[in-house]
Amino acid sequence: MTTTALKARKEFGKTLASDIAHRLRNEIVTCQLKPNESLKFDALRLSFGASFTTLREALTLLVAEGLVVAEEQRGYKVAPVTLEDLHDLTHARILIEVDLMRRSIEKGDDDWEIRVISSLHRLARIEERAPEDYASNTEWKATHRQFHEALVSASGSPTLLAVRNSLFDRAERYRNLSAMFRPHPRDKVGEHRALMQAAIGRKADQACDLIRSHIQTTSNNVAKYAAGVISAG
Amino acid sequence: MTTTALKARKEFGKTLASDIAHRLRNEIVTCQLKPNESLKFDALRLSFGASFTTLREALTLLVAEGLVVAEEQRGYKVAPVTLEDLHDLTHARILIEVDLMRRSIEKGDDDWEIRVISSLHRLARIEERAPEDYASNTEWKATHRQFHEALVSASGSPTLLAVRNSLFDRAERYRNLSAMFRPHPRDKVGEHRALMQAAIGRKADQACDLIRSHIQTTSNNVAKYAAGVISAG
DNA sequence: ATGGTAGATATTTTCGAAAATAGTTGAAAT
DNA sequence: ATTTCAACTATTTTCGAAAATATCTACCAT
Repeated sequence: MTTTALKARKEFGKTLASDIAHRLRNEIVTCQLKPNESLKFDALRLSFGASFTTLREALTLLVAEGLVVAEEQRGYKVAPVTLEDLHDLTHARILIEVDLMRRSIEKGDDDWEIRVISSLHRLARIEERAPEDYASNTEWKATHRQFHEALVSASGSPTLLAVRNSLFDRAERYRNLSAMFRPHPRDKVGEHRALMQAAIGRKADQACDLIRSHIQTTSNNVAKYAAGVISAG
Repeated sequence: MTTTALKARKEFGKTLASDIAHRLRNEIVTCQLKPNESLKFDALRLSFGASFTTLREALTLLVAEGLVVAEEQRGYKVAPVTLEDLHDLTHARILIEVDLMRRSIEKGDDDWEIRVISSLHRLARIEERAPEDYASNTEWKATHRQFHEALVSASGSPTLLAVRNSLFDRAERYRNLSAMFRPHPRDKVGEHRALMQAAIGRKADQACDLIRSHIQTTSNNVAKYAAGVISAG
């Protein structure tokens, strides 16, 4: 009853499988589990303390999100990273995020404005406290995610929002990868503030242009700094 | 050794779970399994002849595709159909399909043209043979799917194509639902032919307009004829 | 040496039982 | 009649063993 190290423990989701999916997702996005790394059941069982079938269910979830690939009868592995995939991903993100942004600006109410403003404020504070390496800060990453989520949260499109979330995770993995090699993070606080102002000011065209170039330049930076570790595709 | 009725049999995918997902998907899309119907494991085990965990994996897959919803600790059920969901779905489909169409027209090579032309030809032949009720014809449905898939198949975007496929399934369920109540299917052969001609003729703007209105009017028809069986949302 | 095959090993996939959780029924108390 | 709570039933969720499949190794034939 006292051994908790190997025993699976629920923290997040209600079921063990969704909880393990959550933890696995995190390890993949942060590249603790490296691209192409094969996910053997014995090893996973050891580190997550769950049984074959529970792990299998968690992996199935991540396959659907594009973070894991299944080679039938030959197991699972962490999805590879390639330049081609990065381009594909970036294109899809821009298409969807721009649409969500425009409709969020149309429909956003007072609560939406508050969510956007307060998450940006929190983000700025974190950057003030640790101006050097905020991009590798776990708290910054979570808040950064919340800010972008807040921007599109009034769009009223559950389907596209769900897709957007998967794509955001996949993109964050690439960002983390490039952060390992990039000397210093570029100053993003300005971009985020401009985004907030355009959104709250209901300047839809401007906000869409900003989000488009925000995603595009981030992707370009990843391609530049992570080129070494990304396979040719 | 001779009893095959209850024994699970692989037909499609390599693993039993993906095969069962395929069969379940089909039953949901064709509304043999009705919206909101609860998917109890005992019943599924009986009709699919697989064990709890295998079924669970298949269901997890379908949850990711939006055809099944999971209520944690309280089982699975067929995703509900609502007017709100139909609108959301239609919006997402137009956004994605238009983008894929434009890029397919840009990049499409000779093989692409052949795929588009031959699938349209097959579709027209089926409609000739059974002009009355082709829309409830299984072969027509499969060919119709292939035609639309062919149109966007040269886009070179695995991510958006995967999303498109899920959305197509979800939309087909609504189409099947409305077909139960619609007196006679409207004549679609003209629309499909125009779509083909615009695509092959590399008239991108025109093709995008056509696909947009094709999806939109289909959705409007569904809303009109299936309003009775679709919950208010 | 090379290519192929049989046996042995490693790994994934599937199963049905056991544990955990939700839902239901019915008796006792107010 | 209504509420409460406890025992019971129904159902989902998790487990580890067993079956199926792939991979590796050693040996033989060419």
